[in-house]
Amino acid sequence: MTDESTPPARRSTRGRRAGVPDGDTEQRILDAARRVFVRRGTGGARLQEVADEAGVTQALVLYYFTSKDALAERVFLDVARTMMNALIGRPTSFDASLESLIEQLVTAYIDAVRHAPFIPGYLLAEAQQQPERVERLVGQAIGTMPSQMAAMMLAHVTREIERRVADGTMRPMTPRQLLVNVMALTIFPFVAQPILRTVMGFDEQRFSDFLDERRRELPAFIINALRP
Amino acid sequence: MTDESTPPARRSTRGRRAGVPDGDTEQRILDAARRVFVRRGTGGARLQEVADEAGVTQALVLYYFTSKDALAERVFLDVARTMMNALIGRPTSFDASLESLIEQLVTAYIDAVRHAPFIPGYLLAEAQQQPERVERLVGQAIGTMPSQMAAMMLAHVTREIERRVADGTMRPMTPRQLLVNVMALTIFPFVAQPILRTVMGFDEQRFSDFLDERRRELPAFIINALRP
DNA sequence: GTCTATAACCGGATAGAC
DNA sequence: GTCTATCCGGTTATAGAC
Repeated sequence: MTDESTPPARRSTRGRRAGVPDGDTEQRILDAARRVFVRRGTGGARLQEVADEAGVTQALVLYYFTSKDALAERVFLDVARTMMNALIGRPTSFDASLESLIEQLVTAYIDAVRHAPFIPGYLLAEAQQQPERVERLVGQAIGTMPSQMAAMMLAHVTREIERRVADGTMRPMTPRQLLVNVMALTIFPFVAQPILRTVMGFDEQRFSDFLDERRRELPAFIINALRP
Repeated sequence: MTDESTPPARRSTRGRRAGVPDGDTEQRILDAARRVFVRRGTGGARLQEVADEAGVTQALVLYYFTSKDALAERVFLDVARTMMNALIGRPTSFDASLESLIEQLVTAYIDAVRHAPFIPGYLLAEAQQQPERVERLVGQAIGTMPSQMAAMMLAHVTREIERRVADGTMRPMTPRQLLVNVMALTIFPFVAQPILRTVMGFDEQRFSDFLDERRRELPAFIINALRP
């Protein structure tokens, strides 16, 4: 998070926080862009705000990334990839039992977004308004490591389900529906956070408690639903 | 939907589709605004597009609604209220058994948004970026009929849960978590539609089949998860 | 590479005629 | 009530100095 609540005030000359290198300029701009785009949405993001947060001028942002649209694309791909890795990049996740797999997915996801709660909403909104970005993302991902792991995981889940349905220890359900259910139950509270908090009258702390409770109980809820 | 794919071309004078009254102008503008705001998001919406779709000039849009922000607020409240009514406005819904209540909620919701799939995403994104709008909405709703029905429903669900937990026919679960689960499972597929479709490689028809399957199986999934 | 200055472009808002 | 014309502000994008 790097306390970058830098006020609009321009800084004397190059380098914020004199002497702290803090990565090369391009990276600093990209980091700032990620924060700004995620919190404002692509449409609401302003290059000036990105520049301020990176400690450079707005012109320099375009020097490195040529156009707002190009920067938006870059940020989207970056954020989406980071998220994917956080979810399926963990080593142990894809040869475990169905139960522990579900538990791992749920807890990994909640932990990943808990302190960056705008990310799911950003990704979903962006996907809604720029579906081609999703297609490019998926297209590029094909064959890469995370994508192969996801495919293996899906295959594993499918086998597990078939086995259990066959021996009568699970209700019939397609892997697709199960995975969408898992995603829905974990992701939705973040996307709906502002509405839920208002309707329930929760402050940040109580909502956080609510998420803790969920993190604890969700795996059991799901696994329970699978019994025949 | 009213085939309003009107091209930017200006029409001769007043009234599109000569002779068709089609409701008064203000209403036509509001309808157009609802479509445009929902599909583009508030930030991405352009008054010119609203005007084109309503068959009037951009100036007239502002004549009726004074500012884009005012129009945005009006549209948000409108859409949110419509959605609420579709969900909890049905007469039978709040004295039924827990099972049939869940089934009614799920199917009513899926049927309501099925042919306007951008609505959930619009509402959630808007709530994220303008939380005060949600607060005003909730504030205004207090005491109204739909809000009273919602309160009754919540009370009913709470009683039902307590009864069942007490006699051992249900796992302990707070009504809050249950309701969030129901919402998550029904709403999420719509919000995530572009991503899901791309990742699964579904065209519109197959996605529609996927939703049918969900509509059929989701109630059982949820009810099943409640068993002790 | 980085800045300052400014052009070019929208989009929302206003004025005023009909 | 409705239109045309125009203003004004903000935002992206470019030119050019250092």
